[in-house]
Parts: sequence; C-alpha cells; structure tokens
Amino acid sequence: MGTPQLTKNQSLVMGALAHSEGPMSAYTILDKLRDQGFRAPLQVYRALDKLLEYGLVHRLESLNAFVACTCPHEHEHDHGVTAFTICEGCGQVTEFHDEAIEERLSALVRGQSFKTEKTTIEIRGHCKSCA
Amino acid sequence: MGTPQLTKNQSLVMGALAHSEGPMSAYTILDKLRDQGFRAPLQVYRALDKLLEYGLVHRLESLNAFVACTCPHEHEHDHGVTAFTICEGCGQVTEFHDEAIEERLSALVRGQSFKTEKTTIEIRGHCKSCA
DNA sequence: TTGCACACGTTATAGCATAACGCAATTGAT
DNA sequence: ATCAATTGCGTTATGCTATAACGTGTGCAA
Ligand SMILES: [Zn+2]
Ligand SMILES: [Zn+2]
Ligand SMILES: [Zn+2]
Ligand SMILES: [Zn+2]
Repeated sequence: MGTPQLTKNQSLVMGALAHSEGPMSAYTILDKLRDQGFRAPLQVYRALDKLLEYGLVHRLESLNAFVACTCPHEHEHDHGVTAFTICEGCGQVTEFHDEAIEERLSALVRGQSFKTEKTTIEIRGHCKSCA
Repeated sequence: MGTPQLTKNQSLVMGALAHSEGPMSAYTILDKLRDQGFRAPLQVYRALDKLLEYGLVHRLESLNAFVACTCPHEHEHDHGVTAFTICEGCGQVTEFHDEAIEERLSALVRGQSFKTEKTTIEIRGHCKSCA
C-alpha cells in the first residue's frame, strides 16, 4: 500500500513540518496551527501517528520532536533503517541511510535471536558550520 | 579521574538501577527510594546526571528511562558507541558494542564534516523468548 | 576568613503524551 | 436503503517527564 489521501489535519501537520527549518515538538506544531483551528495536543498527536505510519515523518527520540522525511524517492516502500545527525548548535537534522550499517546491525541482532521492529540511530554533535 | 566516590544519593540511585531487572524511569526510581528519604524528582535527576557522566548508567532515549551499564570491564575508559536491543514484550534490555558499526558511522559522519558528541542506537522489537 | 565548588532539599513550573468521552462522516456489507 | 464497523475529529482532564529558581550546608584552598 502507498500513502492514502491525507485528511485536513494530517495535511496541516505535514505542511508545518515540511516548511520548517528543523524538527518541531508536537506542542510547537500545535502553536503553529492555532490559526488553522487547532486547539488541543491530541489533534497534533493523532495526525503525527498517521504520518509516522505512512513514513512521511520521523520521530527523533532524543529530542522528543518530529521531522518531515527527506527521502528523495517516493514513499511507496519501507526505507529501511533511518539515521540522523542532529546539530546541537543550529538544530539542523540530516537524514541518511546506509546498507552496511543496516546489515551489520541485522546480523548482530540475529545473533541474539532478536526480532527487530524499529531501529533508532541518532547522532548528536555539531555540524560543519557550528564546529 | 575515573569514577569518584559516589555520594549517598548517587549510590542509592545506582543501587536501584543495578538491582532492577530492566530499565527504570526517573519517577520509578524516585518511588523505590522514598523509604530512603527521597522526596523530589531532582534528587533522582541530579544523581542520574552524575552517573551518566561517569558512564555507570545509560539513558534509553526511546523509553525515557535508564539502565545500569552492563559492560564487563572497568569503567575507566570511554566505551565507544553503545547500542541496545529493547524487548517490547518483557522489557529486557541488552547492551552491546560493535567496532564495525562504530567505524562505519564515524566514516559517514565525517563525510558530512559533522563532529559527533553522542550516538544513540536503540533497537526495539522482541527477544527470543517473546517472539 | 573569605571565597568557591559542590551536593543537597524544596517548591514551583514547564514540556511531552495519552485516557476517556461523545459525535460525525465514511465505508461496505446485507 | 439500512445497519454495523471503522475512522477521524473535538474536548476535557489527567499523567508522565524534566528543569528553573531559590536557599542550605559542608569542605577546601587562597
Ligand atoms: Zn525518511
Ligand atoms: Zn549546526
Ligand atoms: Zn555500558
Ligand atoms: Zn522479551
């Protein structure tokens, strides 16, 4: 299955994230959308749940925040393991993917007979400009 | 250098984590330590900050929880990148380290001229018993 | 003695996330 | 068409996670 038509709330949240420079918390999104009628956190969280499910948005666990997916290709397939660099200086987040890491992690985890459902890789530090 | 003598609060928090089967949130730790005189979250968070700094404890970003480090060796050196498998069924957390992943990530990040300060790798899924 | 660093205690507040209720619109049988 | 199931939506209330800001006491060095 691909991505279904987004509902109004989902589109608004997606738009807010897509036009944002960096990651946003759910409450920041809420504040951005008050003028479009948003009143309560659940409106944001429910939209985010769907967008995460569709793979249009990623959650940054170490930030309790969300970013629009920056994958170039269409979102009609699982894009395996996603990793992020997160600059503590300017807040810039860069998404990247790597087969080698994915396979190495997969092998290690197989050794534990562990069944992976979701992998989080987040690298905090400073980007080139903020070094 | 190395790990200084722990204060009373730090020892209590460390003990609670070391004797726990799985990860604990700061508030769960607080509840476990009420009988030893803990009254407020900050008592826990301040101790955790130090224990994290000394490398005796790890924070699980995807759980907002903490675990005692299970590294076999002494804690007198940085143990590079730490990764975890986290079972959604039984809560079991397994810490592991891998040079190959560390170097691959390091190379990828160097390509962005990014300076790493902290790396988070957490794999959620189900362990052998909970498959 | 004075100043500093550090741990500690307490109260209050900020920030993140979900439970539980009810309603409305959609879909897809029967 | 009708009914049931699903899904999205709005609202209120609540719970969980983390830190700000203040003051105290202790140990140690200048
Ligand atoms: Zn992506
Ligand atoms: Zn930067
Ligand atoms: Zn460790
Ligand atoms: Zn398990």
